[in-house]
Amino acid sequence: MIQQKVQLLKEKGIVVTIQRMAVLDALEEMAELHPTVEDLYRSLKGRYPTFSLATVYNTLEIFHKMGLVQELSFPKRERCYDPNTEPHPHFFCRVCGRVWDVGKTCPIPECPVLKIKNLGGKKVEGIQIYFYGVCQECRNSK
Amino acid sequence: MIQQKVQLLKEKGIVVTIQRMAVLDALEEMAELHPTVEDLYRSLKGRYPTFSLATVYNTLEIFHKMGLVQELSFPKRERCYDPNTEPHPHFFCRVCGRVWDVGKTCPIPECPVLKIKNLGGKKVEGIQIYFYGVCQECRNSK
DNA sequence: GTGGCTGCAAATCATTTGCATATAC
DNA sequence: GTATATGCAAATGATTTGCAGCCAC
Repeated sequence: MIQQKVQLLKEKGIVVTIQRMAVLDALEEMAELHPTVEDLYRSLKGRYPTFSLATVYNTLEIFHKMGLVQELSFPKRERCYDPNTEPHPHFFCRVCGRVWDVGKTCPIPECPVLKIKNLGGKKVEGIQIYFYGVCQECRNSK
Repeated sequence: MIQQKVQLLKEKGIVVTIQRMAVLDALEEMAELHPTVEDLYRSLKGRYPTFSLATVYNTLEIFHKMGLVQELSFPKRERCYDPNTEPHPHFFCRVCGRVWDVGKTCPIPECPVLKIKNLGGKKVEGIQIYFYGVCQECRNSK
């Protein structure tokens, strides 16, 4: 499985380093959480005490550019990452700040827009669908 | 038309001040641009030299909470605002940073997801569909 | 060997906060 | 008159940058 990751990075033309492998691992472990840079840094710093925050930023930037992760952005919240690069909607709870994948547990109608590659001359490289609101848990506990 | 705006704020239960009227005006004028806080502040500061940046932030926050504007968020870019509160997709050019409304000039398939109010217990209060890519102008000029 | 990464610290940028004064109602 | 908004400046928080030393290829 380490070999798989080495392979993956090489395919994408990304120089293989220990740090980049470690970020891949951390992303995989925390995928459900949709980790922020800080989440990843905290975890990586625990295992590798000299791990640098700048390296986390650099690594995620190159992973994103090379299509290994999706980058999610919400108002009033740090951005976060999803190693599942298949386009799919996300839900953001404005109370607890958590982010969920939408579509698996709560099915939604087909989204033909997710297939769009071109908008009247504008080249589409990525698409995000965001739902904002309050999750069940936060609705109950108020 | 000033009366209309006074009316609008009162209906929403927002205290009417000169600054808030001015922000409404500026938003309307710059709607196409999808102005950032800085865009609005620059324009307002020109007309009212003591206008405060914090007031722009405060005003937009309350306008957003009361449903007078949509708030748009993109990675590596200041957030920006759209006074058109009808849910509709946006396109963001990663080269020039401009934001467009999608749907008018470049028609897209119906998006049934824009009608969703509930996702398995999660209350949906807002929805955004974002397209990321490169606009025609930026594709040509490289 | 060399170009590309990493770690560290400092710098930058957007956004928020605290508080005294001013304004809406 | 009182609650609420404003302006200013300082604080915060996230992200970026510069650069010397290190590592992958």
